[in-house]
Amino acid sequence: MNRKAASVPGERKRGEGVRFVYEILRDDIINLTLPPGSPIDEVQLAERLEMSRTPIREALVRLAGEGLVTTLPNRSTIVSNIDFLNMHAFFDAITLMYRVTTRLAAEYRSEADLDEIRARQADFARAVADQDALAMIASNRDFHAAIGRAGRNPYYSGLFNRLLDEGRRILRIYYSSYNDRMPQSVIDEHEAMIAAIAARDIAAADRIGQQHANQIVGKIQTLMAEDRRQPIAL
Amino acid sequence: MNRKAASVPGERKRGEGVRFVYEILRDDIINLTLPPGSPIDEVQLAERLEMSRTPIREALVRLAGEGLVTTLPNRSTIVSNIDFLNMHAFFDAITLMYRVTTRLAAEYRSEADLDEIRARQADFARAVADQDALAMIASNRDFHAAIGRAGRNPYYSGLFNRLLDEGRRILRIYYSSYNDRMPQSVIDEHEAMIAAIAARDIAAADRIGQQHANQIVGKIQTLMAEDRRQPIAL
DNA sequence: GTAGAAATTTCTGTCGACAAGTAAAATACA
DNA sequence: TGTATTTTACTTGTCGACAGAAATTTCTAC
Repeated sequence: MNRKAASVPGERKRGEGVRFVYEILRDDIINLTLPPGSPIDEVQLAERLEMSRTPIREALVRLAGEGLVTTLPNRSTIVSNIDFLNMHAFFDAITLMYRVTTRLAAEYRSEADLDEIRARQADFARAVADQDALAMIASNRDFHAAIGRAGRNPYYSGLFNRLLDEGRRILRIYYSSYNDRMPQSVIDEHEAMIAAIAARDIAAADRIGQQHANQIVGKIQTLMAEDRRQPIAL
Repeated sequence: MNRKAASVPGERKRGEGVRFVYEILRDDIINLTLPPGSPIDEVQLAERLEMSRTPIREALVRLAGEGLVTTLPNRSTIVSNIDFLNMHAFFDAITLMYRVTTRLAAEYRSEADLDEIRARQADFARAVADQDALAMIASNRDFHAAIGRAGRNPYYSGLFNRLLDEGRRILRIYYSSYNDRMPQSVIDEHEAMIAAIAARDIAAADRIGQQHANQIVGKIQTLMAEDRRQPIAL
């Protein structure tokens, strides 16, 4: 019935079990390998990963804390649905976080941060050159996460990463429609963002962050309007 | 050695174990009943609460996700220290969240939200009248959390609640110095905040939120400058 | 008496098992 | 044949136990 992602049991050290399961599930959820609503069977997972249910349950608790899975008491845990009804809350929050993290990066970035940000942008440009939509989505996330780190505010970067992951799930649903002129303009905006951060120009960073958010949000809204296959989340 | 909070084993239903432990530990941490750096022994807790270690470990995973405890691999879990070095990140984030949540509450609040907010403000006023500093801190948190809920953005309210809890821990350290003219001005600002939210005046809500944050942050900074007993977190 | 090494203790991370609760299947009944 | 009820099967929530890793203590050598 349900095919599962690559499971490499291999050798694991003591104390890494939870992280191991957590990262596998997290990737599968964000990549939509486990689509929203999928039930997660603890026993089945335990057999496949060749470990006991205890570390798996602890990984699920962590995922539930981040909102990626929903625990139904005494029933199965499922991959959280994307809440299309409250999408405006998501747009509002991610727009603000784009602005704030870009501002703070301009203020507090180190040279090492800049190198890291530029490396992620290079990855993104490569994905665009290869016309690899999946890699675009992933490296775009990493680019902004690097900016979030450079801002040196764990409260913001924690929320921002959560929002970026959620955005990655949403974009994945529509990624097939991702082959128009969008990527080039995104690359240009990323470059402008890097320039503002490098120049420590806070006002410009804020403005470009806002502009970038508007572009992304507008794109998602367009895609949602064009394709209303699964806007119903129950 | 270490006195513990009220433990009422009593009767618990299946499926409530994790929440039970989570809430006890969370309250003890926020109230500083468990001060920063306290080790949390799973076996000891299991004996005191008359349950197995499994639900306790899952509660600890959840608390770790919220940053309230820190897990040292293969060693004890400890109550997270307050990071006095990066306090500016906290001030920055909570100031922004004060503004944003107050704005959104003015925009989206229902009548029921207003009633709830007013009830929490009444609790706060009562605590001030009683000169009960501990109750002030707790009810102040609840007041703002109610405003956060009224804004109807789970991303913001989640971060805001986390920041309010952290602020409660910080205030608790200095609560003995809390008996000057501060409370009355806070009450007045709360009333102005309620008025702006009731009138759906977004600009005023934003302005008062900023003002309130400045007041609170300034107060904490003053207290920190006056009392440098424990600014060292290791 | 002190420094280093070995042994002990203690606590975590993981495991397999059992019981409670829920959903599905089977049966009875109209 | 359709519906209500009992039975079955399955999944989770919890438990006690064991093994591995650190810290502590004890022992030994200088």
